[in-house]
Amino acid sequence: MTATPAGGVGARPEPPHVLFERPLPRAAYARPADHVARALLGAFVTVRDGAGVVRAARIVETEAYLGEEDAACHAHRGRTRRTETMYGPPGTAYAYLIYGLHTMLNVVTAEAGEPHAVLIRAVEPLGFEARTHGPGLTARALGVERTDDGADLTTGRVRIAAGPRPARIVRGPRIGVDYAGSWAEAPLRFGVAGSERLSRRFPT
DNA sequence: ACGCGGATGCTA
DNA sequence: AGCATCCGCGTG
Repeated sequence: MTATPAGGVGARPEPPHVLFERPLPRAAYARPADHVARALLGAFVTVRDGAGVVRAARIVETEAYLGEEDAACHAHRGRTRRTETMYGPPGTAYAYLIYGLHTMLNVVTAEAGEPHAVLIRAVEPLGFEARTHGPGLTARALGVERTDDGADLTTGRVRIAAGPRPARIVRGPRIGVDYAGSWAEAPLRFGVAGSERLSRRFPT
């Protein structure tokens, strides 16, 4: 294990295929979603395509969904066909289609049976050009599709590797969950301060 | 069966 | 502010 950080200011990030071979252990996901959402900022999402080419991007914006209690969480109404994935083990991908056209990439967190998830809302592409300033754009840029739903993030074609911790993190209410009553205002959206890819400005 | 609306993004 | 576009989920 080298002491060189996998990215960050003044450091050259490891190539995507190297990051791909260093997935976070399952234990990294076995915590409440708000903890994981914060910890994933600065980490690298890696996706291997059919040809074996790996694409990597730095996570700069996330949102936490805190299980059945959380009125904004899909699992608020309990276990259904769609939310079944969220009840799986931590470190599972939760991918679904929204508004008929956008795929959302989430990671299941907390212990199995507790439907917590972290939505990857924005990333900074490493070594390729793409618009990634929102969850739909991010999944598209990475090549994540609904068929990735339920995949294991520690062994599958979609993985996350540790990255340098951001210097400063900002937080605020989640986007698009105004229907969730008091949960709509909960500061469960996290961002890397100053990133150009944030999907929206954070409250000052 | 049927109808509604959503963890978005683009255009006006 | 409005719309595309489709599937999951609640209701009948």
